[in-house]
Amino acid sequence: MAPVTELTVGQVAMRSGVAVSALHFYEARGLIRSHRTSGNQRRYGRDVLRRVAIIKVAQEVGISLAEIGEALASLPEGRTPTRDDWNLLSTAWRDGLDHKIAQLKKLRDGLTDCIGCGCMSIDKCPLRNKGDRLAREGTGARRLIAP
Amino acid sequence: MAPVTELTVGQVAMRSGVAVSALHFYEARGLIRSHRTSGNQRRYGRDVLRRVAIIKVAQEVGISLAEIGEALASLPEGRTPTRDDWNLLSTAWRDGLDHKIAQLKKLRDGLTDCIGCGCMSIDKCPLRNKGDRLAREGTGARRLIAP
DNA sequence: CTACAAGCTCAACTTAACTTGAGGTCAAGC
DNA sequence: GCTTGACCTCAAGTTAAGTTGAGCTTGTAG
Repeated sequence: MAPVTELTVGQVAMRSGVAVSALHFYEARGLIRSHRTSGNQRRYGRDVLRRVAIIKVAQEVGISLAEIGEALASLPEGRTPTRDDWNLLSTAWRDGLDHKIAQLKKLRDGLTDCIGCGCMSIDKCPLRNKGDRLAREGTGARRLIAP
Repeated sequence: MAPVTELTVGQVAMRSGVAVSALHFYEARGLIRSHRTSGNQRRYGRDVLRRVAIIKVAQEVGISLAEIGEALASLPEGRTPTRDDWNLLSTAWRDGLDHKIAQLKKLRDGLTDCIGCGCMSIDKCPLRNKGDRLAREGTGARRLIAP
């Protein structure tokens, strides 16, 4: 029982849960690849499901297609990714992911702390002083020239 | 020494780190509010800095302006938010934030695990079977009718 | 062999979130 | 009193990520 190696767009769409138009789009952007039948129809290798899965998860957490594309570019064409391939992709993202996780926690815990501290003492709020650096220099008039 | 209560757009822009045009935009979308001077210029209360800070952090983690707007709508106009106000906003977001954090970790740890397991045994990869539910029913031909 | 579901291409439309530009007003320093 | 920098409004442009539609081809089931 040989495995089915080739998938049509429709099959990939169904399995991955993304629209056919989106798959066309990803292909145009170089995120996935296909070869064509004699009748000019797309056929995908099974590795495309992996790629699409990664695209979806990455997108859900706010990584742009451009970034995803760059990362996926490090994966070999056609061949099933090896340990080293994943290693590359992973380390390329780890820092960004860690940063995002930290941001998310800051927001969640920031709000938590705001509740905890009642936010009457605004200075203790962890959400404070994000891009409001000048405010720390005191209240009142201040320079209008950028630092 | 009475505190400076009113801020111009330029001042808010400088302190919050967002462009003046973005502030206009947020105001048009109802995320922030201002009143006008006799000369039709915007003046903001200090609470606007809090709001913009929240907008920025929330956006950075992928929350849309629409959602942010909804959440901010629960904050009282003009008045400094009380503990209860923050409580509402926070609980409204907590679940979504927790979910996103989980997603992010899944991606980060998924990749880590892929390295750990070498991804040769594709079935063990935590990234697998995300929207590829059908694949678990076996390899090969399957129904073309949606579940 | 013929119907009709799937595919194909390409152009145009959509939404979000802003930015840019044109054309005109306000206010503080010299 | 005039110049200059900050503001104002409104319309149009921009980028990302797709979707929709028109018009035409493929391929499979009856």
